[in-house]
Amino acid sequence: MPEARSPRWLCQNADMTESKPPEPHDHPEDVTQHVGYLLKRAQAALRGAMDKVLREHGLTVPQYATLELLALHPGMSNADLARATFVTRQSGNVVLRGLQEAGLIARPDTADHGRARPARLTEDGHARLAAVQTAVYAVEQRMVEAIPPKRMAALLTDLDHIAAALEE
Amino acid sequence: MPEARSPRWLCQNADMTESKPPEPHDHPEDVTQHVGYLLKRAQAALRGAMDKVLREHGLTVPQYATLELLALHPGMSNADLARATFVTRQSGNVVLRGLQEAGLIARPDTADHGRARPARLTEDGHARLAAVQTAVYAVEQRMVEAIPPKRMAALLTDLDHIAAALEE
DNA sequence: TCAGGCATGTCAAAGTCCTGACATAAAAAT
DNA sequence: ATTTTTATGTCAGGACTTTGACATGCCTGA
Repeated sequence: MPEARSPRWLCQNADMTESKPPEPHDHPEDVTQHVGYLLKRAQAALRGAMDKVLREHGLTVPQYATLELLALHPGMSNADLARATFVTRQSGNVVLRGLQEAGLIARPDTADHGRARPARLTEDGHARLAAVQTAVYAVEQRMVEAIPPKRMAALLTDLDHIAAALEE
Repeated sequence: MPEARSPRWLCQNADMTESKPPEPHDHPEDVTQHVGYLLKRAQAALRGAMDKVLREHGLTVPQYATLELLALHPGMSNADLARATFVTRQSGNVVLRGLQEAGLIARPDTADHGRARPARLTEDGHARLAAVQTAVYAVEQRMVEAIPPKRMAALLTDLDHIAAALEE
C-alpha cells in the first residue's frame, strides 16, 4: 500500500471528502502528486534550510552559490555566474557588488578582453566559503541520507533530464 | 561512460583546465553535480517554462497553483493556500486579492468560524483554469517523457523524502 | 572593410516576496 | 473561569528580483 504522500497541512477548512483513487501514474487529479509540485516542494524546503543556515554567516543563497562556483571556476564573469545561479544578469550584478563590498571577491576595474570582468575569490572569500561549507554540506547530507544510495545516480540523471527537457 | 552532466554555458572565461575525476558519489567537488544544484536547476527550468506558458493567459505561477488547489479542495483559507503554494501568508493574500479582483475566486466578506475565510472558484475561475490546464499539462508532459516510466514512482517518493527530511 | 548580429555590463523603474509587527479569534492549559 | 498558546488576517517597510532599455565591445559574413 502506498503511504500518503499528500502533506496534511491543507486539510483545515478544505473538504477532503472524496478519497483519492489509486490512479497509478500519468495524470492523477491531485496536483500535489504531480512531478512539478513535488519538485517545487523539495526545492522550497531546500531553499528554506539553506536560508536558515546561511543567514548565520551573513550570506544569501545566490551569494553562497557564487562563491562556490568561483572557487571551482576562477575567472567567471557576471553573465556566466548569472546563468549558473539561475538569475538575471542584473541580479547577478548586485550579488557580485555585495560580495565585492564585503571583500570576498575581486575583479579588475577594466576588462582586457571584451567587457567581461573575470571575478576571483579573495583570501577572505576562500575563508568565508570554507567556514560556510561545513554547515551547508550538513544540509545536503540530510538530503542524501533521505534517499536510498542505490537510487542516487538515477535521481541525478532524472533531474538533469527534466531540466534539459524544459530548457528546450 | 557517464555523459557530461555539467551545463556548458559556464565555460566562457573560466579555466576548465582540471578535468573532474569520476568520484562516483558522496561529495564531488563540482557543485553542479550536487543534488541541491540539480534540484534548483530543474525547478528553475520548470518555473521558466510555466511562466512563459501562463503569461499568455494572464496568470502567475502562484495564481495558477492557487486555482488548481481550490479546484481540488474548495474552501481552503488564505493560510492554507499560502502553505500549499510555499509562500508567506502575506504573499498569499495579494495572490488571493488579485484573483478576487479578476473575478476568478470568491470568498465571504465575513468569517463564520474563526477568522479564516474559505475561498472558492467562481464560474469564470473554473473556465480560466480549464483553459490553462491544457497548456500547463503539456509542459508537465515534457517532464514526464524525459524520464523512464519505470523510475517515475521512485522519483516521486525520493522528492517527497527529500522535502520531508529538510522540513524537519 | 564594414554592417549586422550577438554578448556583456549597467542603469532605472516596477514588481514580487519576505521580515517584522499588530490585532483578533479559537483552542489548550492552568 | 482565566490565562496561555496557537492560528489567522492584515499593515508597513525593506530586501531582492525582474523587465525594459541603452551603450559598449567582439565576431561573422557579405
